[in-house]
Amino acid sequence: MTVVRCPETIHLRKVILVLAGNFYRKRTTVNRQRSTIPDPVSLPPMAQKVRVRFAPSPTGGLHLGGVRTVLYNYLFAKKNGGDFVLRIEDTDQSRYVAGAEEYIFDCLKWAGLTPDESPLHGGAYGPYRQSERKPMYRQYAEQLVTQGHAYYAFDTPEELEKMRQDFKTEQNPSPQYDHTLRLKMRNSLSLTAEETKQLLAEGARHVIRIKMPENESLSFTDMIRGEVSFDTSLVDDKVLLKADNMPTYHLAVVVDDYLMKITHAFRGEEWLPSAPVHVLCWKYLFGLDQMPQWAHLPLILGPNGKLSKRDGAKYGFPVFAMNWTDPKTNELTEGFREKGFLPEAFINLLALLGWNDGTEKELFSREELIQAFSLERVHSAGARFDYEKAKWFNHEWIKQTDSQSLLPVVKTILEEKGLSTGSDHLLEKVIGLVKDRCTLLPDFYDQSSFFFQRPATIDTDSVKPKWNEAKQLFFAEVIRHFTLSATWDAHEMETNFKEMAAANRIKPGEVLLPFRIMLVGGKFGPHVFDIAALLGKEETIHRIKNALSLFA
RNA sequence: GGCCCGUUCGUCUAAGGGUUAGGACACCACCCUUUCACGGUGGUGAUACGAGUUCGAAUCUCGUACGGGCUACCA
Repeated sequence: MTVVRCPETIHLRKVILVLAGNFYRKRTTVNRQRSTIPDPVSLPPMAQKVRVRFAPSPTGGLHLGGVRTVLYNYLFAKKNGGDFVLRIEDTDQSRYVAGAEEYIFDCLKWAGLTPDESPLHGGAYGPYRQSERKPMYRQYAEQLVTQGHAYYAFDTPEELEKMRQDFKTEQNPSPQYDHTLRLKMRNSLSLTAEETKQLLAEGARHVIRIKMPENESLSFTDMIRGEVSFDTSLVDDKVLLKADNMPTYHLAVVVDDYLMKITHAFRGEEWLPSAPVHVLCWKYLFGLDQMPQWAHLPLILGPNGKLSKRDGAKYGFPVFAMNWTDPKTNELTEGFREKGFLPEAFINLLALLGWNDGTEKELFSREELIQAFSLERVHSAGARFDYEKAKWFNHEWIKQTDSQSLLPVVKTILEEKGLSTGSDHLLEKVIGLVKDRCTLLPDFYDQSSFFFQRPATIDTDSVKPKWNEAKQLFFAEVIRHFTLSATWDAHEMETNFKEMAAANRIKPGEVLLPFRIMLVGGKFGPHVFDIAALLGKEETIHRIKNALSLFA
C-alpha cells in the first residue's frame, strides 16, 4: 500500500471508511507505514457477508474474557448483518474435558448470545468441531512442505527437551526451534532427501513445522492497534501438524477461517505474538487478500495480571459465566449466574470493559449494544476487572427491570431457600417494594423473606432500652384498632397510627421503629405500612402480639 | 533474557493539537427519608518521566521507566 498524503485522498478514505461500516480505527491511518498486506480499505467494501467466529477450546469454565470475546463477535456480526459462528477447537485430545462443550453452550444461552452456526445449531460450513475435521488438515501442511515453507521434523519430545537444556543460557533462558537451531535438529532440512524419505516410509512419528523466513519484516493492520510488525527471524518454527495428524491451533485457525469464509477474526491479545505465523500461513496457502481482518482484543486483568480462576477464589468474585465443576477434581468455581447476576447486566458490564460509545451512557440493553457497538471504539489497553462496578451494573439492572420480568428468577431463588411465596400477584408486589435494595439476586431473600415467613429472630436490643409502659399500652390500642378496622390500606393505617400516637402523646418516631421490628425482625425494609398492608390484618396483629411479649 | 502490546483520578473511561482534563464505580460530606435503601447536591482524586516538533502537546515523534502478554507436538 501507499501512504496517503494528499487531502483529497484522505477525504476519500474517510468516505470509504464510513461505507465500510467504520471497521477501521481511525488512528490506524496515522501510524501505518509499510505493510505486506493490501490496504484493507482498498478492498471492495462489503464485498462479502460479514462472518465472525468464536473458537473456544472446551477444556473448562468459560471466563469473563471469553464471554467478552463472544460478545464483541456477536455484536459485530449483528451490527453488520453478518453470521456468528461457534467453532470448537478440540485438537488437543489430551486436554479433553467431559461436559465442557455443553457448558459453553449453556453459558451462551444464558447470556443470550446464540450462534448462527455451531455443532449444536448446524450450518453450511460444518463440521464445527475441529476433531471432526481432522482429515482435512494434513493436505494443507503437506502443501506448505511442497512449497518449501514447511518441513518434516522427527525430533522426539526427549530430544526437544535436550535441545532446550543444551542451548539454555542466562542470555537465552528459553531457546526456540528456529532458524539458528533447526539444522542441528532431526528434520527434512538437516537430513538428506533419502533419509527423510526412508523415515517417512517407515512411518516414523513426525510433525510438520513452518519454516520461518530469516530477516523479513512482517506486518499487518490490526483493527484495534493499527500496524503491528515483527521480525520473522525472531519467531520460531511452530508446529503446524502434530504427530497424531491433528493440526495445532496455528494451522487449524487459518484453514478453518478460510474454509468457513471468516471475514473478521477477533481474539485475545495473548495471540498477538503468534500472529506472524498465521499471517504467513495465509500468505502461502490462500493469499493475503483472502485473510480476515484481525482484531486483538485487550486482556481483562485480575488483581495480578491476566485474570485466572484462582483470582476468583482468592478475591471473592466470580470469573466464570456459570458454575463450573471440574470433573476430575470436583472443584467448584462459582459463576456470575449463580452469584446472582442478571444476564442483561452481565453482558452490559462486559461490553463496557474496554468499550464505550463515546457518550456518557453506561446502561445498554442488548439491542442498544448492537446499535452502538463499533470496534474502533474498543480500547487497546488491558482493563482491570472491578467487581464493585460489576455489582453496580447488576443493581442498576435490577432496579430498571419491571417486577413481572424479575418474578420467575426471584421466585426460584426464594423457593430454593425453602420459602413458599404464595401467589404471583403478592410476590410481584413484594419485588416492587424491595428491588431497589437488591444488588445481587440472592439479596431478595434477605430483603423479603419476612413477607413469607415470620422473622426467625427479633432485634429486641434495639427496642428494649427505650421500651416503657406507655408504648406497651399504645400497641395494645393499635391491636384493638386494627382488629376493629374494616379496611386494610397502607395510607389509612399510617394516618390512624399517627393520630393514635399523638393522642397518647407519643412521637411517631418512637413507635415506628418498634413497629417495624415487630413485623420485620430488624431495622431494614420498605415503608412499614406497606409491609403491614401486604402482610394482612391477621398476620400483622399476630406479629405485634408476639413481639409485645418479647419486649415486656 | 528475547519479542510483542500497552500507560489519563484507586478502578472503568472521555477529550483525535487550544477544555477550569469530563463522566461512572468506590470513598467522604450534606439533603431527602421517624429503618435500610433509592434519589439529590457537593467533595477528595489523574495525563508515568525526560527530550523533541509546535505559537500551543494528555493528544504527534524519540528515549527511559513501569505494567501486561508470549516464548509447548496447549489453546
